[in-house]
Amino acid sequence: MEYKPTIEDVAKLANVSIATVSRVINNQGGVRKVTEDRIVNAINELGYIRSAVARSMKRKETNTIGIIVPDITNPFFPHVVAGIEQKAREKGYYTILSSTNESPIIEEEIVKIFIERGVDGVIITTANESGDHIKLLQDQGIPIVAVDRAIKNFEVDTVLVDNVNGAYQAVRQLILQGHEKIAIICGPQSTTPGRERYLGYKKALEEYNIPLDESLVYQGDFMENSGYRGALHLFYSKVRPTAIFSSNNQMTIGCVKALTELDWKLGEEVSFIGFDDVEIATFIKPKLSVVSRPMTTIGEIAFQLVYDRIHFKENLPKREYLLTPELKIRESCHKI
Amino acid sequence: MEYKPTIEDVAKLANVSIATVSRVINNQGGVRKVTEDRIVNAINELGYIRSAVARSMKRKETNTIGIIVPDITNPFFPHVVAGIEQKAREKGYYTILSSTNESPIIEEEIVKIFIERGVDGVIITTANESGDHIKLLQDQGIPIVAVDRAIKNFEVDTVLVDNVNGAYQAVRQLILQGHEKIAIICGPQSTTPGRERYLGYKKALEEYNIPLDESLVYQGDFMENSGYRGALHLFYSKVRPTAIFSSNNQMTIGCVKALTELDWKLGEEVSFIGFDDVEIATFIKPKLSVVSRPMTTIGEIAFQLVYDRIHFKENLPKREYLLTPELKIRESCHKI
DNA sequence: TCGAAAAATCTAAACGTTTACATTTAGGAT
DNA sequence: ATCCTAAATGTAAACGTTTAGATTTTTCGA
Repeated sequence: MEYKPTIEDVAKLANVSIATVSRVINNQGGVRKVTEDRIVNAINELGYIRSAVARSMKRKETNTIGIIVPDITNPFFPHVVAGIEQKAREKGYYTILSSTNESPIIEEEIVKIFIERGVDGVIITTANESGDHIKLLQDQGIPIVAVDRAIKNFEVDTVLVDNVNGAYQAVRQLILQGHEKIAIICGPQSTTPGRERYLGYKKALEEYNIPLDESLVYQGDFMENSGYRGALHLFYSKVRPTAIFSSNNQMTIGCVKALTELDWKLGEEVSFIGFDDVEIATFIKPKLSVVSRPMTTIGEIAFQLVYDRIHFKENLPKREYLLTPELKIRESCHKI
Repeated sequence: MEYKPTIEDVAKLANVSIATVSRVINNQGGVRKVTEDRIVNAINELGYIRSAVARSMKRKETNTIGIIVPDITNPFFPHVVAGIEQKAREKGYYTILSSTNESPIIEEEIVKIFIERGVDGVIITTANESGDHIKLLQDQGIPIVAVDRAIKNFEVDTVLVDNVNGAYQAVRQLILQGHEKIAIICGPQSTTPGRERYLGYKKALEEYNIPLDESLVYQGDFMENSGYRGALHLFYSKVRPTAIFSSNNQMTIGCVKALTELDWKLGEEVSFIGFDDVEIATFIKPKLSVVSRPMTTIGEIAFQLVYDRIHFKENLPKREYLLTPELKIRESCHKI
C-alpha cells in the first residue's frame, strides 16, 4: 500500500466534496449523520491518514513545541521532559527535542531549525543566559519559556526553582545541628543557579551570625570532577569543615567519591547535603540528605506556560514561577 | 516583525523569479554570481527563513525521524538518544521523541501521530514485541529500526546487544573464580532480553558442567523491587548462593539495597555481577562489576540504519547488528 | 403544496515551496 | 553584425489541506 490516499480519494469514494470530508475529520459538525458514516467508512476502507504537514501549511501552526536542553544525559532533564510530554500529549501537542551539549553555537543552530520547522513554542534551558540568540524566536513571535535558567536580555516566561531558598534551607539545617565550619562547593558564578545557591549559603550564615570563611568556599563548575577536587581541597585545608553543602548533583557524586577514598566518615566526621536528588542518595550508607526539585512538575508548568501563550498571544504579562525545593533529610547529617 | 517574508518577497526585492531564489536557497548552482549576491542580500535584508513545512509538502519528506522509547527516565535511553541525535544532526535530520511508559496503547497512538507527521523513519524500542501495531508504519513504507528489543512479526533492521554472550561472560567469570552456587535474578521470560540473559547463564553453567539448580533461579520483572525481593529470597533459600547475576540495572539496584540491609557482605560473602552499568556501581564499596553496553554507539548505528534505508529504499536486506557487551570487572567478585 | 429559513454541501482559492519545462540572455564563432 | 549554443532565468503546476462564501438541499409552518 505504498500509495497514500488523500482527502480527495476519500471524497471521491464517499461521493462528497473534500470540504465535507475535512469537516468530519476535524469534527466541526454540520454534517448529516448518514454522510458522516459514508465518509468514515471511506476513510477506513482506504486507510486514510491526514497529512499533518499539509494541515500545518494551511493552518500556519504545527502543534509542535521545541525543547532545548543542555545535556540530555543529565538525569534532571529527562524528568522535566517527561512532564512536558505528558501535558503536551493531553493537549494534542508534540515535542521535538534537542540537546546542545552546553554549546551556544549548537543552540543557535537549533533555534534556527526550530523556526524553519515552525514550532509553535519553545521551552529552553539555555546554554547562554544572555539570550541574544533567542531574539530570533521573539522576532518571529514564537512564545518562549525558560526553564531552570533565566534569560537576561528578554522578557520571557520562566519557571525556576528557588535556589536561594533551597540552599538556605540546607545550610540552616546544618547550622541548627550545631555546625559552624560549613563549606560550600559552588557552581560557576556566571550561571544563575551557581550564583543563587551561593547566595542562599551566605544568607543562612549571616542570619545565624556565622562569619563567612573564604577558605571554606570552593569554586566548582557543576561537573563531577570539581566536586571530587573540592572535597579533597576541603579535607586538607587549614580549617577542616564539619559539614559540606554541594551545589549540584554531579558535584555531589564527585564529592562522595572523594569522601570514600579519604575515609572521611560521612555523617560522623562530616555532614553533607547536596542540591538535587541523585540516584545514589539512598544507596550509600549513610543515606544522603538532599535538596530536591519537583522535576516533573517543572515540565508540566513549563508546558502550561507556552500553551497559554500560544493561545492567548495578547496581553499576557510576563509570568515567573518560582518553585520551592524540598529539603529531604536522610542520614548524612549529624549533630555536633 | 510579525510578518513572515516568503520566497516571493525575496524574489520581488531581488528582482528575480521565485525559481531562481529557490535555486540559491538550495544551492543547486546555475545562478550567476551577481544574481546570487542580489538574492542573498534580499534574504538578509528581509530576514527570510524558509518554511520547512512548505518544503516538506512539496518534497514529501520531512527530514525527521521519530524515536519511540518505553521510558525516557531510564538512563539507558537518553544515552541512546544522544547517539541518534548526534548522527542525525550531522546529516540534517531532526528527531521527534516520545515515551510510551511501556504502554502498547500509547505506543500505537504515537505511531499514528508519527505517520500523520510524515516522519521519514522510526527508531523504536517497542513496548510490545509482537509488533502488530508497527504494521501501519510498514504499510506506509516508513523505514523502521528496532533497538534493544526485537520485533517478531516483521522484518525490520535491528540493533541489539548480545545478551546471551553478555550474561555468559559474566557467569563464566564467576565460575572461573571458583563459584558453583551461582544464582540469577531473571527478567521476564516474555521479553527477549529477559530470555536471552537467562540463556547465557545456562550456557555458562552447562559448559563448565555445573548442574542448574532451580532454587537459584529467581523470576524478576526488571523492576527494582523484584531485585530486592530476589536477593532476600536467595539469602534465605536452602542453598545460599555464593554469587549472584542480576539481569538488569533496576534489579541490580534493588538487589544491592537488600544486600546492604541483610548485611550480606558484597565481595566477601557473595560475589555480584549485574547486566548494564549503573551510576551507583563505582560508588558503593566494593565497586560493582557489570556487563556494560555501548549505549551511544547503539544510537549511532540505529540512525545509520534508518538513514540507509531512507536513501536506498530498494534491495537492502534485513540487517541485524549484534553488539557485544563488555564485562567490566570491578570489585564485587571474590575468589573462592 | 409552497416558500422561506436553516442546514448541508460544494467550489475554489490559498498556504509557501520545488521543479519540469519554456523562454530569454550572454557570448563566442563566423 | 549574425547566428548558434549553452547558460541563466522565468512560468506555472503541483503538493494536501482548510475555509470563506456560494449554492443546493432539507425542513417545516402556513
